[in-house]
Amino acid sequence: MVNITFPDKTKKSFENNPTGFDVAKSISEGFARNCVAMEIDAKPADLSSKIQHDANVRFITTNDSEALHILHHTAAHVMAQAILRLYKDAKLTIGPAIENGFYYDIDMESISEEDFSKIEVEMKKIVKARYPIKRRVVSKSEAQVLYKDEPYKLEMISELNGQEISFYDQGEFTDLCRGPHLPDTGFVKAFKLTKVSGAYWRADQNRQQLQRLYGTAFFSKKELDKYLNFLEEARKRDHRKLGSALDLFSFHDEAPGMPFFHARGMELWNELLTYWREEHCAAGYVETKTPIMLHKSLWERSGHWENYRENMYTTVVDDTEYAIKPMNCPGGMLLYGMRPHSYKELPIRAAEIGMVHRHELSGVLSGLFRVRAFHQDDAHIFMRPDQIQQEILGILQLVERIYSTFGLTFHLELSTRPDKSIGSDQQWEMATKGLRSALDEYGNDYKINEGDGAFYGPKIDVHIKDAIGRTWQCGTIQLDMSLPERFNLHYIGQDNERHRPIMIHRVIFGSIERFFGILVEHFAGKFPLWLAPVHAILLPINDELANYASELKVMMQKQGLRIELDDRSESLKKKIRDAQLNQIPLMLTIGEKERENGTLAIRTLDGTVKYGISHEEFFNRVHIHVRLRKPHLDIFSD
RNA sequence: GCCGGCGUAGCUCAGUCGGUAGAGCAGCUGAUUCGUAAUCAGCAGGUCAGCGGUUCAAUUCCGCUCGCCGGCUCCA
Repeated sequence: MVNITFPDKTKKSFENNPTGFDVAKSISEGFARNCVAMEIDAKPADLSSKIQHDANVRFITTNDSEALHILHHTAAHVMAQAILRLYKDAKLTIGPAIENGFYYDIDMESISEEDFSKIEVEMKKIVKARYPIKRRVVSKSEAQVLYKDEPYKLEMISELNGQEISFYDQGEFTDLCRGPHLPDTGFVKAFKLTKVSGAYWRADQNRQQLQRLYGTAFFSKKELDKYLNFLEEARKRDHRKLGSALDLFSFHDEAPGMPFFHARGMELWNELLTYWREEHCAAGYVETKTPIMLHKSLWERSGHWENYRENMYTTVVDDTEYAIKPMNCPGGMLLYGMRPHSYKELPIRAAEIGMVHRHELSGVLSGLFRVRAFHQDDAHIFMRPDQIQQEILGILQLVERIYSTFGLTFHLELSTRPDKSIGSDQQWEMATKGLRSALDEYGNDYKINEGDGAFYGPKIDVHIKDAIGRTWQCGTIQLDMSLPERFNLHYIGQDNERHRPIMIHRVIFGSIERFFGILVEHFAGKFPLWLAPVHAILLPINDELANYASELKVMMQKQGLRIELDDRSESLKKKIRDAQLNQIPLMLTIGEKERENGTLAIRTLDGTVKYGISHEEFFNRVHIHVRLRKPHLDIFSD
């Protein structure tokens, strides 16, 4: 007799030891059909598991988010089964569920995406067969016998100490796995293999190169299609495509990983930084600038020479070694250290738009998202210990103001002391407490990543969410207990003694190049007016009106508009189409009526046209939109 | 850096089972003068990424180099 308690506190008693499936069916047949797994006393289990003793049981149905994770894991097994059928010599390693899908690392001949369809066909057969998925527990020695020809699995088993060792069987296939899994392979209704790449066994370059096959799966075709549409939408927004289509930036073989910004890209860039400077000025920051290239001794002192040298560009001048800065902080330390400081001056908030170079591996470069030369919107804040909470709170408020201007939402994550770290327990406690209390005072929820901090201090990371729901880590606020020590920085306290200042590094955009790329994708190239490289374009409907349009252009330039004129002998339709493809927010068609009445006809990117707008109204609306940095494009809404 | 894929006109792409290339768009010239997403015609445009090898002949086959794309963090 076992007594089962459900999440809603209702109870049910069963004779013998029922399986999860028995219990689910006792609720209703329909419910049981939707169940994929369960939790017994908060531990995940298969529906086929027997409930041995009184327990709290929660069923996981296809509506629960965990169900997808289980589905992914089962789909990985289905894929592995299909591959073993098709490639006899393949040796399985690991195959976890990941965000948005799953992968399996397999030691096998190299395959390409062209091989996907035949694997998918085999997977479909396995799904259709609806093989029941059964769990069995074996001893370590039994497992070793079972896997005598599977070197990778043997290695994994040898690392399992104390845990129960379980296998999952479906048809002729069996795999070492913790589970849980779906009741049968028939649940894997909608799946797709997405990519293949190389990966190393145990992520170690010196070990066997494996094939990593990625896939995704859903409980219905509809959800799969939705996900594939999302990928398609992301592809359309790709900043590398839009960057060249909209003439914003480019890359050249002569400087791999180092972007060139075009005139139009620079309009956006400069707007971004003008805004950034306004906000920082208002928040009490000063701006500094330090050299790009500094003497080796500085990098030895900062610790970069020892820890970061592989990523640094170096050069020898007059027999002396220099390094191009990969970070701005050591230069910032020199500025602080050049004269004594009083406790009354603190906090000092020294911002720096610093250009840094980092020699990233060639294979990781990716558009503006991963580059070798970029600018950080850095700031180094020097303060007294009693100012930590207030300063962090101030940064969080600044972060919120800036991101919201772009219509970006964000969440915060706190990373605490890692195993390998410098500084005393007391310092860490004070620093972490400072961050934590600032976060608490700020009020929004935050996630804690235990042990994920930098070796020199705890940090808060800011993750933004873009228009199609993707998240990006941009901002970071890091307490640094190392550099002030290394550079022997101090301030004179009220007690007339020397004290070590607390230092934080923080960025909000992070890499300006990367943030630029994120904005391109976030807005899909349709920038709000204040950021748009070109505000408006004049489109005379015939050549005779070109002169008048040209006068308007000069007049509008004087009003501070970024204005262009399309006076080609093309049809109006053609000019509109081209302006539309260039994502120019405002198209001003100039015809006879506009000249006679001195008004404007304004077409916006959504295709709507407003006639008879006075010049005055047009300028007012544009100026208000630009000045208030409205995040939407429609100048006729407020 | 490693694995796999790719590199043909400014862009998107076709093509050559080895006999030195073709379309659309963009550009230029001319005609057209147009009221809200492509007017028409003509012209021009290429060391087929670079270097080397095989061959009577290489853009094509082979090797190397460079660059780009997808991965290389997710742990049975």
